Amino acid sequence: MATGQDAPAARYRTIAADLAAKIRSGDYPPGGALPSQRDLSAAYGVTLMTLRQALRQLSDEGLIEQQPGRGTFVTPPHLAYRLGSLRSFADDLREQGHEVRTAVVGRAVRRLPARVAGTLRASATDSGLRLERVRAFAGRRAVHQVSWVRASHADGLREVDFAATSLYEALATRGVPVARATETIRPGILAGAPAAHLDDAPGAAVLISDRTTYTSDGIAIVADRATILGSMMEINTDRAARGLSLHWGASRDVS
Amino acid sequence: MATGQDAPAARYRTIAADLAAKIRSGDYPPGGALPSQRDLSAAYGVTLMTLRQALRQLSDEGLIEQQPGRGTFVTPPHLAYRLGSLRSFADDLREQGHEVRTAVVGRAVRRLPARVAGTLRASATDSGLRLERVRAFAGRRAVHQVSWVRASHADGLREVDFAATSLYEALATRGVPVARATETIRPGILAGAPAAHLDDAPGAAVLISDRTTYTSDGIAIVADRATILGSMMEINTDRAARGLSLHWGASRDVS
DNA sequence: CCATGAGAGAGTTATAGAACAGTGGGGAGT
DNA sequence: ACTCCCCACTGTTCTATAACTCTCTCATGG
Repeated sequence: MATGQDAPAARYRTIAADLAAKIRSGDYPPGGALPSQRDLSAAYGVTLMTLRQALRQLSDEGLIEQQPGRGTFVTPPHLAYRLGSLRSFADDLREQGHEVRTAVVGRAVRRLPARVAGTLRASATDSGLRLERVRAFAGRRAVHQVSWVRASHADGLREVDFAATSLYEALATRGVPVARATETIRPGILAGAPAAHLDDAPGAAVLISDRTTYTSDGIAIVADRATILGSMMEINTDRAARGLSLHWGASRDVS
Repeated sequence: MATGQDAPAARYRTIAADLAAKIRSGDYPPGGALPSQRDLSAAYGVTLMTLRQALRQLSDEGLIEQQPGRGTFVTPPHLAYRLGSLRSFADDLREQGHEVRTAVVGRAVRRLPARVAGTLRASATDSGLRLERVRAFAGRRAVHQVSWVRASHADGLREVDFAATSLYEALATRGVPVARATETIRPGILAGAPAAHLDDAPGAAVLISDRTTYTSDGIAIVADRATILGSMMEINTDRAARGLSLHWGASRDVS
């Protein structure tokens, strides 16, 4: 029984794995160009067709981008994160042409609440950056959001103007790109602190989104709770046999 | 200026388009096998490699499945729809091990309400099948759902036991596979007819899901409105730079 | 009667060579 | 000094051929 699945055999897979390793290790820096297909095929001692099959795999995985007549480039992480589905309410709405204004109503370094410490897998005695923001569009304050950033990564954020810069963007700029997020959304009733910051009556229907964001190392770095006015925003999904898209949309009147 | 983008040129694209047309037209029936790669390459007068590139494209689009040593098969619609993301609450929950019971509390052919007629792009004087169901799990009635099926496709559904069969499944069995759905979800307050069928107090937080389902021809065939208890269900998403998954989950206690 | 195994037929991976198409820089002409 | 065009370089598509692996069937042998 020496068949083993650990023998990928296929030449192009070996090459793809090798190139992927070099990309991740920084041998081929983000945004930089790879050697030409002909050079690479010569270097690996394979045919152009074989090498192209390796590149195809990397392209499918989103590690590289091929441009006819120009070359093959390592996908810059930032670009991927922006174009990918890891985006915020604000990004979604801006894309739809709404002007979203962000106001920072709270910003402090504090002891982590128990719930947050749990999701960040941090000690209950640790502290973190607490960021409280309100998003407004179409002239109404529609989203109230409290974000906790792990202390170890919050240092570099002291100077950031969060009214103009998204949290993800600020983290990425400081060398901590976010890679993954999990989010749960449930309905709720507007009350308490969020009610004071949003333009709707207490008791109104809201969506409550709890999100945990992870770095590529799998470390939870941000814990979010957003309260979203149901009269202002809704969730839209398109489902097909293949593929799924989800985005936030401004509510249309529901008569 | 005869450059024109309408001349794809690439041989394999032409072949892929031709094969796709034959699949959709039924020349190659769902689940059936295509001729072998060697036969096809001979028939189209191209190399095996070129033909494989055409097949690769169809495979990427999910139209065919290739099995080493066996052959190339037209993806059976049912399989694709079950494995794809076009699934219902019940499917999601069942996969997580919950037992979901469905009760049919209403079933009649009626004149379409104006709102439904609009989404189905039907005349306001048309009628349709109105199906009212209640989903229960963990011993509580958690989802109230009203579905309207376009009259032209509702005839064959007379004998179906919807307590045991999903609507999508019943339609697919009768030759009307669903291909796509759009859904908007917003928060609400439990009241009215749904309140009478669900195990929570009026005024509780709920999610309201409006969904329109389309056939592969792009015809809207089902309009759904589901009222979902927030205390019982939540929406979970996983977002990564590449890829997105969304599913319904049973709520865990939120302390 | 059942098990083993040879072989046909399917998809997969590779070779070597040629020609096509998009991009951008640098030299020739104005 | 500026513009235009050619040419080198890149990724893309295709031909023609060979050998490989996987799956299933069917015949042979115990």
